[in-house]
Amino acid sequence: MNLSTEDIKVHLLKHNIKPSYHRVAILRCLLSNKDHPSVDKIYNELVKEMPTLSKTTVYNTLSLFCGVNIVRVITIEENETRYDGDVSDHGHFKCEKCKTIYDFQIKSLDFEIDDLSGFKINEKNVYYKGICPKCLNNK
Amino acid sequence: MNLSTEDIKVHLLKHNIKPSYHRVAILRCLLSNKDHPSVDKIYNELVKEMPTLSKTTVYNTLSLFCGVNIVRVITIEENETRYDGDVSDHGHFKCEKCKTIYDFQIKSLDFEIDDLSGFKINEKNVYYKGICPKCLNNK
DNA sequence: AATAAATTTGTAATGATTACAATTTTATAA
DNA sequence: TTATAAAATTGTAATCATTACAAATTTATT
Repeated sequence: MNLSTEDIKVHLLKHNIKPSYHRVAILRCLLSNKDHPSVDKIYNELVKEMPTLSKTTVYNTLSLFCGVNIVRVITIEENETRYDGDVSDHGHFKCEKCKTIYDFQIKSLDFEIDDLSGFKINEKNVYYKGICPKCLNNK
Repeated sequence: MNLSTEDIKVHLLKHNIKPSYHRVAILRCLLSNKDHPSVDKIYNELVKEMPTLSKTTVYNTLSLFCGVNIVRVITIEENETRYDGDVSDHGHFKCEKCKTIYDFQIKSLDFEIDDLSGFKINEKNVYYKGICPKCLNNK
C-alpha cells in the first residue's frame, strides 16, 4: 500500500487517536507490510529510524489500535502474537516451517449452523496451518 | 461421554502410547469434560486424586497427545492455551466475559477460494469471540 | 534380582507481556 | 512567552505460562 503520512493521520483522527509520530510510524508499518509482524519485528524495524523507541510503546500503541479496531490481533501460535493492519474479514494461513502468515479470502463467514443463536458475536477468526508452496519445494 | 478406563487404554494403544495411569487420567479428563480445559484446570482437577501429579507431566502428556492427534490445542487468547479432546472439525466460540468455550458445528470447512492451491493444509481452525447468552442475561 | 528403558517429578530458565513510576513531549491557560 | 496540566513515551521490574533438564521413580526386560 502506498499511504502518505497525511492519510495515516486522518485515519487515526477518525478514530479519535492523536496522530503522534510514533503512532503514525507504527500504523504505517502495519499497513505497508503485509507480513503480519510481531511486536519484535515492528520494534526492530522502527528502532532503526527512531532510536529512542521503547518496546513498551509498541505494545501500548498496538493495544490502543486494537481497541478501536484499526488493527487486529492474530493468535495462531501460543507464543507469538502477530498483528494485522487489514481488518476486513479474511483467513490466515501460517506456514509451520518459515512462519510466514498468508492471507486468503473466504467465500462467506456465515458458515455456522444455528448453534450460535443467542450469542453476541464480536469477532470471527479462521486460520489454517500447514506448509506453504515455497517450503514444499525447498526440502 | 461415558468412557471406561478400558476404552481409553485401547484408544491410547491404537496410537502407540503406553496407557500409564497418568495418561489415562488426563485423557479421561479431556474426553469427559467438554469445557476445553487449560493445563491449570486439568492439573487442579487431577491433583486431588493423584497428589504426586506434576504440572510438567500434564504439559508433557498433552503435547504427546497432540503429536498423535488425539487432542487438539485451542489457541484463542494469547495467554491461555486450552485443549480439546474432540478432534473432529468444529468451531469454537469463546465468551469474553466468562471465558467459557462453546463448540459449534460448521456447515463446511471448504470455504476458502483457490488462494491456497499449492499449500499443504494440515489444520483448520475457526473461532469466534463475543458474549454468550448466559452473560448477556446476567448484566 | 539386576539392568535398562520409560515415565514422572521438581526446580530453574526462558521469554513474551504487563505494571508502573519516572521522564519527556505536547497542549492549555495565564 | 511562561507556567501548568495533560498526554505520550520510556525503562525497569514483575508476572506468568511454558519449557529445559537432571534427578527420582516406576515399569519392562534379561
